[in-house]
Amino acid sequence: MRLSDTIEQFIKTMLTHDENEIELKRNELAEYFNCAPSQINYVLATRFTPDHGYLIQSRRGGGGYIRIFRMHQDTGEQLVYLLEERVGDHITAMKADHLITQLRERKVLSTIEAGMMKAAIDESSYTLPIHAAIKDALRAKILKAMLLQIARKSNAALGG
Amino acid sequence: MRLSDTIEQFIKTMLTHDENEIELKRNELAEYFNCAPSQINYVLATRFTPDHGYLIQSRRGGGGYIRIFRMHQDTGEQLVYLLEERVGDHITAMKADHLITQLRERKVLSTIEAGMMKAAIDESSYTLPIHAAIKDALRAKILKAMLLQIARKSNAALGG
DNA sequence: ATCGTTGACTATCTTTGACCATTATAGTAT
DNA sequence: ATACTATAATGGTCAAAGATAGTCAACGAT
Repeated sequence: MRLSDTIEQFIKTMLTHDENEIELKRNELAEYFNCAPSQINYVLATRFTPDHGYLIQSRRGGGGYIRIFRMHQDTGEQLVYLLEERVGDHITAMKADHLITQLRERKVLSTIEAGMMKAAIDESSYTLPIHAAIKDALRAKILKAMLLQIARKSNAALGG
Repeated sequence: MRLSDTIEQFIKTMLTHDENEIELKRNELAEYFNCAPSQINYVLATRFTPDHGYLIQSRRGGGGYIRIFRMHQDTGEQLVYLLEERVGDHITAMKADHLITQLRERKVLSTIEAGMMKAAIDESSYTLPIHAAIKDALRAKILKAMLLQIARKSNAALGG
């Protein structure tokens, strides 16, 4: 098992148990996992970015800390907002993947739905002679169309 | 017996014994068979494609892996038929729409899943400067990838 | 011809360590 | 007390090294 995954899980468990916000000491955590302190930064930089739905605040010096906030859960209406802010006219496979993972973790999508969406945006489906910018534009359109579909169904279910 | 056939059999045996999903290390396998690591890629590319009813996920770097997913036997056969005969390398939005409707009627897909798939293949998402043939190729790839996901996750009986 | 095999080169992901930046606190001079 | 300084206590950055997997073109085998 990768150390970074272990640390990621550890942090996510803390966030689940406690609240939407945790504070930790970089050096303590590094010592706990017996690794270089910068490993903690690596995990944060690769798995707790805004794209993943997290915010980080930190402070150096005596009494320093790292705070991790999980961004607020998106409601159905915010989903539409998401479409413009997070997807827009172009989106890379990686960013789309992060967004879908986030929606899955927040139970906006079922496992199957998330899997389907990831399949639909995965770069391996786009190995065709198309310029990268066009691919990203296409991905954005398809992703939005699918999300809109989800939003409609959700609303329909709520509305009766 | 050709090495590639031996490796193919080895992997299929693993999939039979264990589960419908295995994880392996490219370099370990290559060493076990005393061959070039890229030989493993060759086997995967020629015998474990989506058209054969398999899904591959992989990751590079430390702790990297190759995961292979296989459909249930029955599901797999029907899926291969669907992927090859009904989808193929190119599919128009209209034909794809018909296929999805059929799968929905046979309850292979839920309403939401069918809606998502239709959204993902609808022509309105493809209004970009891409040649029609490329669009149909792309649609085929995306549709296949989504169908494989459905088959993998739900073990749904795909009608034939 | 087509399929199989290899190896050189490339791409990606992880882990570490040296060096940098910031903040708090204790010590010292006035 | 106040100002200044030194030191300790943190966290941040970045580049290098390590660990995997992917690609592709050339060569070999059937």
